Amino acid sequence: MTLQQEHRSVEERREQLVDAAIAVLRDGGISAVTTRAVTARAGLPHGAFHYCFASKAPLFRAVLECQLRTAKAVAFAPPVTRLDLEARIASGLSAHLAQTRDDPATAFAVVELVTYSRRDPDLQDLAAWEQHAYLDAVREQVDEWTAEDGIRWAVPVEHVVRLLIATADGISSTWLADRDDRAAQVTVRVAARAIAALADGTGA
Amino acid sequence: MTLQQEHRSVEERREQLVDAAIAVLRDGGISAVTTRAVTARAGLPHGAFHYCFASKAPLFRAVLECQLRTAKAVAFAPPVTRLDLEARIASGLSAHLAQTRDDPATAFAVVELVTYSRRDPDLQDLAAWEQHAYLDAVREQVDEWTAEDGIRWAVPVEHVVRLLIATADGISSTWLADRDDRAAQVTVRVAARAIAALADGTGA
DNA sequence: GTCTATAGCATGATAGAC
DNA sequence: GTCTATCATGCTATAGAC
Repeated sequence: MTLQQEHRSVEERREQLVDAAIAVLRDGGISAVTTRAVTARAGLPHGAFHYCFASKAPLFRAVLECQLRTAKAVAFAPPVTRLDLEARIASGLSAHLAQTRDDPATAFAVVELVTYSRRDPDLQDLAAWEQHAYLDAVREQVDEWTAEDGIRWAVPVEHVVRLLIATADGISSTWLADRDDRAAQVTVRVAARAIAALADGTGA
Repeated sequence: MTLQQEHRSVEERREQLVDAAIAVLRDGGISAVTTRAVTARAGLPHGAFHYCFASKAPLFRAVLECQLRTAKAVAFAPPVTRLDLEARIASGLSAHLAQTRDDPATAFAVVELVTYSRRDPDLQDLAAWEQHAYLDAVREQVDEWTAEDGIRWAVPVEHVVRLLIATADGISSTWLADRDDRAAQVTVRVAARAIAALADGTGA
């Protein structure tokens, strides 16, 4: 009497395993993500793993794709109402920080996974692709501000975008380490002030 | 006939193992750092491990202490000759970046280890301590500039320091991901310009 | 597709001769 | 202190019944 599991499409099973993998990753870190732990968390027998994924690498790939898509879509998003440049930048940096602060466990887990993926030859392309996509997304946002408010940057927009990303990453990762809300908040404001000063002043 | 190893003090053995652990970590990442790999790399039998370290945690602690001490001592160091504020900041950011660029493998390995240490209850204090020590070191540097050049910041020095660290971290970690020298260089200059604008202008 | 069982190997840690 | 041998465990992946 072997109490068969209900039949599901492979695609559905995969999602189930990806969700379970994220949960395991959040709770125990990258080293806790074993095929056994993932299947157990998903409520599936261990054997289920290998007819959904050929090995661990495709699973990690699926997890990263899923996380990076959803996570990065939100960042720097809110063009909300009309704001001056400094407030716009602060709001963008805050949005990025908020993503980390709202769910630190997941944010940290993603950092772990990205770090891991840089070691795995099968996953290296993902991290690179993600970075490129992110750069494009932020540039698009900044271009929007620039056009909308008639801002003239004293340096090429590309440079502003890179600085914004580096700053946002630095602030979020610092917060992830010290969990100091007020310090992060202050850094956001100071950074926004500094970066806004790179514009010629027409829009501010 | 068991070809005994020469006798060494435990302290010496420990150093030997720490060095080997760093080498293994650089080459293969955190998951490659096993007691066996470390002892093999050190040219010691596996059994040697456990009369030098009670378990893996003390080894990792020793490695982190060693790395963070040497690595962080250099950062933001060169007060060199008289420079204007913007050049000072650029030089500080460059020094931080150079550390990563001169030995990316080690820099990345340290990132991996710090990330790992945040999961291990036995090592969490280390990461926190390191961050605090780093903040103090940078503040000391900035205080020096400030006094020497008679700079008046438009915001508290503490905030400038935090922004500097977040920015330096962001720039280095971006470079670590894309290895784009020119982009990083440019970001350093742009960041320096932006941050220098936070001073009231007396020193520039 | 689904599941059990197991092969085959690597791990951290220890026991105990020297 | 030093080293060999081994234990107990956990891992990925696969074989094969259903």
